[in-house]
Amino acid sequence: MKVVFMGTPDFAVPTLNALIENHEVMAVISQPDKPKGRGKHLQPTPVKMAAEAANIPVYQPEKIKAPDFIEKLKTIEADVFVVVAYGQILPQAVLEMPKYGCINVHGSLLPKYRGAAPIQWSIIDGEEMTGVTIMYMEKGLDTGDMLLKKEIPIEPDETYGTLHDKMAPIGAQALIEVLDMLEKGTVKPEKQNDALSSYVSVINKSLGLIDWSKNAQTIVNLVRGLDPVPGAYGFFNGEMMKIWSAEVLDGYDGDPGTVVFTDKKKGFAVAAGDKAVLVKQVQAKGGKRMNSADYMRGHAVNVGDRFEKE
RNA sequence: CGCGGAGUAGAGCAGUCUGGUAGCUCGUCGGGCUCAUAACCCGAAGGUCGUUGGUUCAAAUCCGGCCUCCGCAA
Repeated sequence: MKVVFMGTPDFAVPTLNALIENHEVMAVISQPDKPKGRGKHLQPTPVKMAAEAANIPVYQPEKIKAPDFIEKLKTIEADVFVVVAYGQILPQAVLEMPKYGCINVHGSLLPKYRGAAPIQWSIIDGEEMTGVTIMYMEKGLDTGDMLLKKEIPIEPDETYGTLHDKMAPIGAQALIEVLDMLEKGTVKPEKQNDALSSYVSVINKSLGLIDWSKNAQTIVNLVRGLDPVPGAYGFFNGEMMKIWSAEVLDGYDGDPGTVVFTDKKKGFAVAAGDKAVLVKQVQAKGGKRMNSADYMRGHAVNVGDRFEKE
């Protein structure tokens, strides 16, 4: 099929590559390059880099709903638009354009976790099962009819990073299957049950501030869901400390936020609302991510030290 | 040129302001103690102090360039 692909971050790249292998990708649309990192240098999006590597024309409209860009899209005469984490809302004129419609790859088992950050939230919420859903796009946010679902279990030590990397290729494969079904006319669109739906918000950094009065498992889930970006954190001895890896430690409790256990090999543990959180990997101001045991060789961490909220 | 922090033994850090060739904790290796040990005691190895110029009798330490890493902000 003749495909126009719309996507921006790493998550979309495996799908793009699968399309390049199996179909005819006419054009790729990605968000404009933006100044990123310390320098303020323009950084191409991962999708753009993948497209250029395959010599596919890339368009990066500031607003995809701009009339002249919509005209441009029409001239490509694609059979289907595939959208994976593009970052802009498609106007009705675009949704109606291709004959097979607009197909989206979403990182959850819809109708749960509609919205921008389903992978992170499914971990933060402590879910044990998630998946990808391939669906038709319509006006509403992630409300279109579902075409195919693939379930993926969430392991107890799963992080956003590991789940993301696991999910992206599965989504790519599922999408190829769906395009195949579309061509053969064997798709069976399934309506979403709005009564069971839930929406999740965008992840922002302040979400990572740990509330130690929460249950230990809740805190561990937050740490997992925000690894490797943007990270859960607290303030330890007046400085921000990110916590990259943690697990529930039974048998200890105390005033939430207080260090209740130290071990030169295992690291240290902090009391939560119930039980304690064994902190396994940290990152102090100006430093790199490291095992908490390594951190403790150069910095004193004593029982009774406290994490604060600011 | 967005703001700021950092690069010192395998790891994490101190020492830099007040120049005189380096120290702590842990790890490693050897020995000892012990029923035993991840515990304890004794000893040892291991660093051209990111790189490159400069100042100086002398630079980890002062000054300039470069490389790399990190936090914030986007």
